[in-house]
Order: sequence, then structure tokens, then C-alpha cells
Amino acid sequence: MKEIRVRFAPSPTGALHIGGVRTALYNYLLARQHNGTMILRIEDTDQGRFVPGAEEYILQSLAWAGITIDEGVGVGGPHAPYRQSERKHLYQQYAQKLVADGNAYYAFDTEVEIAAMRKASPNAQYDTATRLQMKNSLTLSATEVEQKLAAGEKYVIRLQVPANQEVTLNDLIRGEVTFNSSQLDDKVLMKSDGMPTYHLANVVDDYLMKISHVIRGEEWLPSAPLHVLLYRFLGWENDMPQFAHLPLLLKPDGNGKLSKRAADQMGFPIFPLTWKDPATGEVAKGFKETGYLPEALINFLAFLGWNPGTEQEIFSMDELIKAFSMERINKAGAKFDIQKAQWYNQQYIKAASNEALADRLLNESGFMATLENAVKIVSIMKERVTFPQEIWEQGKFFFTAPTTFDQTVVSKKWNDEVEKTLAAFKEALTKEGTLNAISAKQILESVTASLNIGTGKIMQPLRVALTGNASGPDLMITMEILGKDEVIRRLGYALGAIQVNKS
RNA sequence: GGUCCGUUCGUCUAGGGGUUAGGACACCAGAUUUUCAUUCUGGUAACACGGGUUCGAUUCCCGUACGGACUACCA
Repeated sequence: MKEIRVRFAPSPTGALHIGGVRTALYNYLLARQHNGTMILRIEDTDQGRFVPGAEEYILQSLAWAGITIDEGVGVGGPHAPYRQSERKHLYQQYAQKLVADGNAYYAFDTEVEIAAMRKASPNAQYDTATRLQMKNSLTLSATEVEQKLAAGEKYVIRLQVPANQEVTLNDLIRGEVTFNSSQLDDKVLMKSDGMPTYHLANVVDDYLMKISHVIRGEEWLPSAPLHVLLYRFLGWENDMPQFAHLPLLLKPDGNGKLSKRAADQMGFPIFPLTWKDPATGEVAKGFKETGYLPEALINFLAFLGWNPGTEQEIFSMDELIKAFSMERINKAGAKFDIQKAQWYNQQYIKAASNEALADRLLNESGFMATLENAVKIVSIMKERVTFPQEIWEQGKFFFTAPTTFDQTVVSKKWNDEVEKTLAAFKEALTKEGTLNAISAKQILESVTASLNIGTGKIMQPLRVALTGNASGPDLMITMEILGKDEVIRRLGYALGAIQVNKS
């Protein structure tokens, strides 16, 4: 079998969209499964849309997601450079060959002239039907063309699409797809600024870089026959890569392509990392900063449009690599269900090591704790949260003594009897040595037994006194983490601050 | 408008000429838990429609409807 060489080829026009991450992922999965090569090529042929920082952002995003690049921008390789702007000199010769062979031509039309042609009839485009009314090397004499070129007049090179030919491509996901060439327009291959368009550049580069599979979004399907024609005219049809057009990621509600606007409305991220638009200064929070674990996001993304055919839902990257297959990619677009993403994240948080989570707590929460305590806090909190930061948001009381107390519990359960019991508990604690979850429970039980009060009556008030909250993790372990002195201190404060219900 | 692609629970999907149409998320109920969350158990819920082909179609074929993508000197 031919060596698998795939490429992810984004253009640096802004932050990498989550759909782009999935495209990169599928490419990566295929490459890794076959010991192939994953290539990153930057398609920056549109100088007008270049956004500073975008390329670096793409690199960082892929790295965060765990998608490693074997060859390309950032790592180099035998086909360098991998930035199309730096390959500019390569494309002209292929355009020239197409012109020489009668498969492309020079066109000198102005924007205004083209607009007028389009307006003239309903479905007009620059194609076999209209090209002879336009200003190009097909309608101008050879000397006129020479003169215009010599005079430095602006021109583009357009593909001369043959009339009425069936162009069929075998898409790995959709099977045979056939187009009639008469529907295709004479796409611009070389722009007037000397840069190639996407169509020429991607065909030339994929050929030169020996790409075996072009895996890209479905939005490219309509222009795929054009690319087939290009391979044919360039004499590369036998080396043409296999095409696979991926189903689109759709908005969660309604229809249409998932967009930043839709994501903003629904309140979830759409970029892997936080992105600050250099032009507007607008900041968009990323999946990473929202608290998504890269492994969870990848697992979720892999399942949007693909599934292993088994009932297993949790897959590590290595498992995905083993299980992945192009045949099992779906045809229909998939709505982006952020709730499922959250569920995945929750699963991965629960499975994450306490050490790793403790590390994040210590580094990101701004709270101080011993490593031992951090590990304990994380181990009881991680079962209860979806995102890492919720561990310290919901566990804030571990670090800061409460000054306000849950009013519902106070008004319903705080009374003289409770106060007496808590005071006795506090008293009993002072006589103890070290406090841990087991001894805390024993002391509490002996106090409640001696005062003849049900444990159930005291638990909620005790929790409120200690944490301010009506609910939370296991109270005995909470006390162990707080430590004896702190528990006594908080009890003392609560006893003084909370008003007894006089009734 | 034109071209192309698509259509199984609300969502992601499995399945495939004869099935109680399976799983997961979400939702609902119950159990467990000192609380909340977790966990466990159970439940509601789907083959877009119309023709064919067939003994039989959700599955194959053709239409229709609906949805989407594309329709730039953007990728």
C-alpha cells in the first residue's frame, strides 16, 4: 500500500475553528494508524486576509489537542517550505504549462466587466458559455495579449474548463460523485498579484508533497471536480490523492454550519484556546480556558461524525488511532451538542489523577495549600464537577472561612438545641489530639448520643457552620482537611454569628 | 435560482429485507448517600413522505418534501 501522507491545511485568517480541529484530528488518526505522515501546510495565499498571530495560534492549538505534526510549518521537512506564500515561485510554471497546453488562459477583465457579465443573465458565470464575450487570450489576438502583458497590465490566469464532460470522483465517504463540467466556471488559478488561488496551490502542493489522502470539510465538495480537472491537465491523475469530504459540524439548534456567532449565543467556546482578535481586540474564550481537558474534547470531537460501531464511548487518543476507520465516517452533518462535551469532560475529570488536578489547583486557583491537602481536596471534589476550576470555586471554603451562612438551612434547622450540640462538639474537639475523618465521626456521634439528638439534625447546621453552604462533599473528610484548629475556630465564629431561632 | 450532498429517539448514533429498531447524552422517576453531586435501576422518545421491487420494506430503487454546502482575483 502506498505510504499514507495527509495534510491539514488551514489558512491563517484567524483562530482555528473547532471544526478545523476535527478535520485535523481525522487526518491525524489516519496517519497514525498507518504509520503515515501528518503534514501541516499553511495556506496563506490571500495576503489581504492574513491575520498576525493566527499561524502561531494554530500551532499551539494543535499541540494542546495532542495532534502532533511530523512535517510542515514549525517542524520543517523534505518538502519545505510549507507556507504557500513562500512557495509562490513554484506555482507560475504550472499555470504556464496549463496555458501552453490550452487548458488555461489569460484574462484581463475588470471587476466591473465581470459584474456586468454576471448581471446580464440569471445564472451567468465566467465559463464556457460566456468566456468568448470576455476580454481574454481566447478573444484577443496574440499580439494584443503580448502587448498587454508587456505593458504590465493586470491579468489573471483562468482554467479553461471543457464543455459538457462528466467529471467523476470517488469520495471515500460519499462514493462516486459526478458533475458535469458545463456547470463549472473558469476558476481563477493565478491572481493578479501573482499569488495562486487555493485551487491551484492545493493541487500543486498536494502533488509535490505526495499527499495520499485529502481529508477536508464538505464545503470543498463542489470544487472537487475542478481539482480533478487540474490533476488531469497537469498529467498527475494517476497520482491523484483520494478524497474524503467530511460532514459539517452544525449549530446545536436550528440548522446551518456551526459558527462563532451561534456558539456565542449558546454560551460555549468555539476555539480551542482563547483568541484575541488583533484587529478588534475582542477576546473569545477557548475550550482550554473554559476548563475542557484536551483528551475529553478530542474524544467528543472524534464521535461527531464517526463512531467505532461498538458501545464504548470513552476513547483515549491511542484507542482512537486503533479504532478509527474512514468507512465509519458518517455522511450527514452533526449538530454540536455541548452537553455531550460536558459529559465527556466530567468523565475525564473523574478519571484524572489527583496529582495532576492538585497541581492545577495549586497553580491556577490562587489559593495556598499543602500538596497533601490539595490532593485530598481534589480527590473529594473531582467527583462533583465538570470543570477543574469548579473544584476550587465550589471548594472555596477549604481556603477561606465563611462569613455568610446559607439562610435556608439556618432558618429551618438552626436552633437552641443545635447550638448546644455544636458547642459541645467544639468543646470535645479541643480535648482531642489530631482530627481525622474517623475520629471526627466518632466524636460527633458520642456528642450527639450524650445529648440525645439525632445526627441528622446536626449535620446540615454543622456543614453550614463550617462551610457556609447547604451542600458539599463529605463533612468528615472536610473536617480532616480543615484541621482541628480551623474547625474549632469556624465553629466558634458561627456560634457567635448565627442567630438562634427564638420560637 | 443552479449544482452537489444529506435525512433512524430532542441530540450523537448502531443496525439492516422478517429485530421487542440497540447504545450514549439530555430529560423524567425510583434507590443509595448526613446534604448536593456522583453512582445504580427503571422510564418517555426515532426509521421525513409517496410510489415502486418483494411473500415481506425502516433497510433496495425512483420521486417528493425538508435541510445543508457551494455558487469570489476567500480559503
